Amino acid sequence: MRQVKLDTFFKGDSGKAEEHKKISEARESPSHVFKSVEEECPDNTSPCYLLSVTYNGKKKKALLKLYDPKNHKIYLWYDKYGHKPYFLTDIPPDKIKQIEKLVSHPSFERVEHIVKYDIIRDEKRVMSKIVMKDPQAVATARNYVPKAWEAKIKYHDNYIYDLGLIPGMLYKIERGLLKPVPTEISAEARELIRKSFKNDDERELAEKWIPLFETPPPKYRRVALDIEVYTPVRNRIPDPEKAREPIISIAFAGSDGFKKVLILLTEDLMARELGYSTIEEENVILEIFDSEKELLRECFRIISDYPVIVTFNGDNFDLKYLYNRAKRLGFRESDIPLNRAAGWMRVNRGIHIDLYKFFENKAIQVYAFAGKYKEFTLDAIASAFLKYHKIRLTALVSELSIGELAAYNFRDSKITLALTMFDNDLVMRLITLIMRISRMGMEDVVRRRVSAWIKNLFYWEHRRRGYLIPLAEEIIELKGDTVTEAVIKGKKYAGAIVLEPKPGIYFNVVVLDFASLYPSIIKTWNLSYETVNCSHEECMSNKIPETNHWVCTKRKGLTSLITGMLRDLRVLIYKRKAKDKKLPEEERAWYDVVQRAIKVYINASYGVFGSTSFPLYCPPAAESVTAIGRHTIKTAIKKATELGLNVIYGDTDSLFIEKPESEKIELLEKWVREEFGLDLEVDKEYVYVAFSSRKKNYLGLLIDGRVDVKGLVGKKRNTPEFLKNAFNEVLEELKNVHDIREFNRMKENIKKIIQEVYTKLKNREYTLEELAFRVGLTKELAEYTKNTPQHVKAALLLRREGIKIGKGDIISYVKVKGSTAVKPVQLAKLNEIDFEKYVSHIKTTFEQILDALDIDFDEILGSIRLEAFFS
DNA sequence: GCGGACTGCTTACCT
DNA sequence: ACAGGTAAGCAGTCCGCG
Repeated sequence: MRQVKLDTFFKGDSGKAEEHKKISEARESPSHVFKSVEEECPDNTSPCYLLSVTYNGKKKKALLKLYDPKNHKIYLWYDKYGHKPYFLTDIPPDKIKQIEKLVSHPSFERVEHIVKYDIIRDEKRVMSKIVMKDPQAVATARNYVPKAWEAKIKYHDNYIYDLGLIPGMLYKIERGLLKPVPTEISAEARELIRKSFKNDDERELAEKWIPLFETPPPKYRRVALDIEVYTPVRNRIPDPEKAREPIISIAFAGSDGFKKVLILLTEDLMARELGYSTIEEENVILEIFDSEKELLRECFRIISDYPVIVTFNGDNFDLKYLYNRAKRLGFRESDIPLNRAAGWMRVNRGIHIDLYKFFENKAIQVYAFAGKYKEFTLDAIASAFLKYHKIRLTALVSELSIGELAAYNFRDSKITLALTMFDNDLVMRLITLIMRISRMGMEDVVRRRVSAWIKNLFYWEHRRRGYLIPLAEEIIELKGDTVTEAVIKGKKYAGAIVLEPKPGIYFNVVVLDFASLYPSIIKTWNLSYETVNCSHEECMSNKIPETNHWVCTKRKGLTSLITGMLRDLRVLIYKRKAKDKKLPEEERAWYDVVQRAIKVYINASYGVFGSTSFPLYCPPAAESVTAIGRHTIKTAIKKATELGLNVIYGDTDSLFIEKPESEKIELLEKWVREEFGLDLEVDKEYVYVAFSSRKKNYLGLLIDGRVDVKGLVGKKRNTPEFLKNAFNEVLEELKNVHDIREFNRMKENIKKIIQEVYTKLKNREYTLEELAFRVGLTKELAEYTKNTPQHVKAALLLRREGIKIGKGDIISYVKVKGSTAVKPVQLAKLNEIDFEKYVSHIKTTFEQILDALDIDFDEILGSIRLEAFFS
């Protein structure tokens, strides 16, 4: 490699010599020598966190990655128990011996007797356990028997279940064997459990779970990585499969303060100014290469040095590109510390977290982060949580100077790292907790959806208890179908109730809601896939309201037990601890993450049973939850009315009550607790609420002065900016209203705001950007076969310009006159705008508020149009 | 040949 | 691939109309 003289590439001289030295030191330091040899876990190590379990095809063994929090290294441990892949079938072992294809299969090892408990039939079953030598053979051999159970579970998951492992928890190696490190439960916690869980089963389970929430998480030593690829033409995204163009820059940001950008010195770069000040401020080390191979080698050395690698879309771009580019440049497989897994990129020794996959997860977005970000781009997510964003480029990356390129590239890696660090490592803590709850390795947790998390916990618990994991078709066959009709065409069963709001302004309104309604129903009604429509004659009279389903009276349902226990831990212990001012700030923050992680889990526990893709799919169970929900809220409304409370609106689990008397509220809460075993609590208090006649559509002023807006067009992501801005101005006005008199004054101001929008629109004072609708593509362009929505039309026009458009992209378009009706912002001109169309959008946006205030939109415009007429 | 009534599709929201 | 319910806008179709 040619050592490039750095000085010649930097503006000015001050301090550069020192940096040069640092770089050389880093290169020669022995601790940074790339080791391809796998290091096995030494005996008697200090406690290590179990991060992942995979299957090693070469050794034909399970491989565990353990993270030592003291020296921040990953140790590898291979199975020492001789655990083998297997599946179950219901024919006896002697009959198995007669299946020639099976017993003569080269991978066939043996067949064993095994007794399992069949949870849906409530009976013991003798099964044959067919043990094979490698996991792939299971996929073949399962077809040789009439019916196979537990035959589609991934080997590494089976290993976790059979050993009862909990990823994210502490283990050590003693005499070569893996041993869990117990976490002490404090006497105080034990007492709390004793008080909170009267039922033995639940208490026993809760005691097993408490350590998962009390064991502190490690500080993961990690590095974020981002690459830039040479792009000759604008709008052409480099193809990571082909990896044709050179990688010109790779940036790293480490949790240990490591900041480095590796740059490939191209002729273009040499010809340009250096522009290097941004990087200087950040104290980033620049390393310049004249050979791309050398650059990749250095990159791989850094990757190998960290236990955890963080990327944003690394599965589909950065790491894939690196891997394929290295192969293209002639690297041997053994010199690349990466390998391709199905649909993702793995780091050989460490763990690769792709944050894009994590943040894209709906359950994370909605429940863990309360919908704080709405688009899944690095920039959008960063601006929801951080104070800085991506550097805006006006040129192509290939046209930048060294300094600009390094600064741009480094910022992305810095943001990526910061997304794992904000709020005290919130994201890493959430990941760790979800690993523990779902018994899933880190790589899987960040890539799989909530249904996979729940499935994994359920399977683990079935295995622990010796329950047979049923086949999906058995559940359907035994439990039957749904009996209710959905309101929405194409849905499988009826959902929740939404009350019809009466338009108007209501002062002094309290919102009561059922705390975690569905999880609570699952708990108190003993709902689970095995208990709904159970096999006992004597349970059939224990009916579920609004259906003809019944629920078991003899056995506790597994879902009911687990969901109920988690719900109780969250409500009775962790929500309280998260708010307990007596605890140190740091501890409170941890418990807040705990209660959020549990929330993600229990909130999805109803939905999965109504999802065909869930392996324990049980429509009657899902339907029973919503049926009981409807019954509960209906009965509660009736009771509230009897008590003299005025219920003005409600949705699923909430009751909006006008001018409530606190004694009556208390009576209602008490009644609900006694009648249903549910907690009704005050969720929100409004100075006033404004309803139009639309459901899921209202606005109100909370007593703490915040304006609460639900469902209105003005706050939708795709609404044009000029409307959103005007809408926000109206909201500002509404903040000043506290009684009916102030309201009337405010009406005039609101009218003025709307008139101004109209005038500005007419005078073409808004930019195209402000007028643009921003609508997302939920699928690839070719998949819109039934019709062509406007954003797709605009996208097609963009594609014609050579711009690559795909699923997940957000299309900005404006409405124009003529038959095309829409144009992407990039191609439109201001004078093409369809004025009338935009006026009707002003109308719908503000009518949602005006209806409540009893103002007529056309009247507002009427006066201004009249003015225009006379002037 | 055209416009209104209608259904269906699509997106973004609420719980 | 957790669920169903609602609002809004547009695409496409059907039907009536001498």
